[in-house]
Amino acid sequence: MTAHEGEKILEQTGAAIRRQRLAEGLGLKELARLSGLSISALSLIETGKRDPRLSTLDRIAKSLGTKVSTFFQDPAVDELKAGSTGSGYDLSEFE
Amino acid sequence: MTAHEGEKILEQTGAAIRRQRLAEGLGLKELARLSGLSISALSLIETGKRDPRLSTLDRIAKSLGTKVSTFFQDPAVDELKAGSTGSGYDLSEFE
DNA sequence: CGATTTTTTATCTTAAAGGATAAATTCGGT
DNA sequence: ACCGAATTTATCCTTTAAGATAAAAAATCG
Repeated sequence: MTAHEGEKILEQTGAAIRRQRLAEGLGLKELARLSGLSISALSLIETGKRDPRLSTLDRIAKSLGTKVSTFFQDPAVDELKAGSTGSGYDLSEFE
Repeated sequence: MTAHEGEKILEQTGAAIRRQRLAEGLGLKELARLSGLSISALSLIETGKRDPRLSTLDRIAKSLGTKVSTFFQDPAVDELKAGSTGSGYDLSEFE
């Protein structure tokens, strides 16, 4: 990461990971044990201060019993979950 | 990545990136110019031989006019879209 | 086929991820 | 406020992502 790039996505993804972890009532220590990552690495990732590798995100996701995709808040998924309108989901357009 | 971990997700994500790039009729050269990544880095990522950072995935996604989440084909979403039985995936973990 | 273009692979260098550890800070509970 | 637990931050070390470049291999086209 070169100073400012990817800032938002690091923070957003870190926050999503933290939400999921807390939702499962886990501490960093437990997640560290489950994922094999260090507590400090997890802390940095969750606070958006580190730029994790894809395999790292995958290890975290698997440890939390979820998939990497859930860390990227996808409005379409929320709509689907809510059993929404049912009308066409246009997944080909983004913002 | 330590030998075998995250193997599948690297290949799957790389393939998704390649699909999206080709769908837009771009070559590695063009995507390299758009994203600021080198052609070799993109080739390695698309063929699942490199473990990209989150910010790298984000740069690629933005260059392709999409979001990182689209690189993770979410079976749950596909099933929901198709209105399937949902056999196999537990969506309650997303509530 | 031969020539051009695209993609892959290799090598080298720099910067950053991630582990280990410890210290500092913050948060809860009593 | 105190104490203990959880989290953050810092330092040191090893590994690896990513840039640059070149060369090899594949695909595309005449």
